[in-house]
Amino acid sequence: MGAKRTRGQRAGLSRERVLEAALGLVERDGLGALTMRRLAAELGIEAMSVYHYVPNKDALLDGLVERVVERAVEALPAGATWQETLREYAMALRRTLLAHPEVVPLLAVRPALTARTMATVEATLDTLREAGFSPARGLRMIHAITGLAIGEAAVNAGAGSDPLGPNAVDAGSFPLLAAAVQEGAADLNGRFDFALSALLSGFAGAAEG
Amino acid sequence: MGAKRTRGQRAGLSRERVLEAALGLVERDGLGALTMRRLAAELGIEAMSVYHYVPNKDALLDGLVERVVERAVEALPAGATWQETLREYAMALRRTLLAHPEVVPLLAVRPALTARTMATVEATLDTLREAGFSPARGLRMIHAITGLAIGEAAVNAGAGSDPLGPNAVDAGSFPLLAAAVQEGAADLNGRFDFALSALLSGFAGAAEG
DNA sequence: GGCTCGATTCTTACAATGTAAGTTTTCTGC
DNA sequence: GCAGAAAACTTACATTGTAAGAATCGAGCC
Repeated sequence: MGAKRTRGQRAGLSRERVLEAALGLVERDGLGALTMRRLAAELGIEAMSVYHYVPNKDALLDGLVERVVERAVEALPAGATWQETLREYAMALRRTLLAHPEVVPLLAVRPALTARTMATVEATLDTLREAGFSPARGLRMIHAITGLAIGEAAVNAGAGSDPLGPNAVDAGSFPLLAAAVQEGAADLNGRFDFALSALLSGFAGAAEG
Repeated sequence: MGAKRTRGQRAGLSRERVLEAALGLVERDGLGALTMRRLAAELGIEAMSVYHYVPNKDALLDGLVERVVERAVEALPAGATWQETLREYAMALRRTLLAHPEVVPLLAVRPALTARTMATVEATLDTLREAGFSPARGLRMIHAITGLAIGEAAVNAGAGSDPLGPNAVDAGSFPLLAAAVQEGAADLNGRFDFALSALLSGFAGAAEG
């Protein structure tokens, strides 16, 4: 909500602030609420003025993805061991996606590999090389971890972040599933930890790729 | 494109055929081409008539996801070993999602756990129990594999199924990444195989969950 | 001061979309 | 032949993205 201005008066905007407002709008009211008119209102301008900062709505969505993913991945310190480095990367990525569940469906449509994320990949590859992994092997490890984090975030976002509650499963029809859920196996954090640990220990032991 | 009829004449439709036509339209012309009017035209009826088979567009999209996922997961034979069972499940899921890349972004917004998919989960849990895994442990394994498959499919869909071609990376700025790509580490199938194998071998060795 | 020019903002307009409301036709069972 | 449900249609409207162009402002130069 910008201050009142008369026609033509500057609102002091920038692409950055437009993206920021868009992200805020999406977080508050959902992806469906992101319309050019509403976004403009949020910024205190008219709909068409948004087009001075963004060529069209698709580019706006691209900008959202870029902003979220880059923020997730930038400035990751190399951990003490390669396991810690990868674990930190995975958790940071998932944490960010869970904090912005609305952009996850966008991710599945836009490539997220920008120059800045490439830099992080390169740095991580270096850490892995020092641990004795070839670049090819390292890249596959990073791919696997990235896929896991994104998939887990997608499933969470799809489940509305409130997955199988203890009594959501009919114990008569699906006894094993019900028992597993009762034991807390569907807990979001726990199950991601489990998957991540399994993948990391699999990296250590798997055949050379 | 149904045959020409006069007003009120039956077109012989059903929810099934509507979903089928919608899926065909999406595959052919993309998600953006799926409008009620175009879908209706495809079926040889008027837009509003579609609402006799589907309450609204959101339900239509739900139906697409349901249809694709159920088809992916139904009737999976239990493999000889639990590894084979899980691998088959993962590959079937990914294969289907790659065949229908347009529904992947939808997946990230709608829960895909219907009664029919629950039955598959239950059956897989049974296979895993025979191999000595508790239901809780088994469910986590299934979750991990599902997340990996969906994530990998999402990344592929995002990259437009044509990921890092050999010369897409600047070898000057990112030498390790470029070398890895040159060696074929970005190959889609190879990298999924790698991740899947790592995860499976991690399941065998990881601490009890 | 006044003038010009580019940057920013606004106004108006339009085609496309989802769908509400109500109408007409056809088919089925009596 | 008739009643009523089922299936299709017509019309209408609010909302959306965005094209085209006009209006206003601020800065630099005279």
